Amino acid sequence: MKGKELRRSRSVLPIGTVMKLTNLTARQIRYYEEQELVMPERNEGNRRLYSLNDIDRLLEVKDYLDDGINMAGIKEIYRERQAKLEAKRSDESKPLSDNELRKILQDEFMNLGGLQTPEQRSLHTHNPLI
DNA sequence: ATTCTAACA
DNA sequence: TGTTAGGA
Repeated sequence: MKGKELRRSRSVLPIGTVMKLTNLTARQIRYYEEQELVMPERNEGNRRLYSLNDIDRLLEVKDYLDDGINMAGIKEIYRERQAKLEAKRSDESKPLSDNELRKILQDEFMNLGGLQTPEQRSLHTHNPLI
C-alpha cells in the first residue's frame, strides 16, 4: 500500500500533457504554481515535470474555481485540510485515521459556501452542496 | 517542436 | 487570463 503512492507522486509529465489532461492553459497551470497550489519538479533544462497527484490537484483547483471559490478560498481549504490532518497525526496516530479523514473532507464541503462569492452563491440556490 | 520567464496595446 | 517577445 506504499508503492502505489510513490508512483502517483513520481513527476514525469511535461506541461503539454498536463494541459491536455486538465484542459487548463499553460498560463493557468503556471499561475496556480505561483499560488503554491501545485509544486512540480524541474528537469535539467528547467522544464516542469508533473506527477499524477499534481494532475488531481489541478483538476480539483479547476472545480473549485468553477464553483466560484477564489485563490484565497482554495488556499484556505488546503491550509485547513493540512492542519486537521496534522492534528490527527500527533494524537492517536493510527487508530481511526480512516473515518477521521472522511469527517475532515465532509467538514470541508460544509464550509465551501462561505468561501464563495455572493454572485456564485445565488447561482446555486437549488444545490446547497457544491 | 516545446517550454520558460517577463511583461503589457 | 491572454498573448507575445526572446532564449534555451
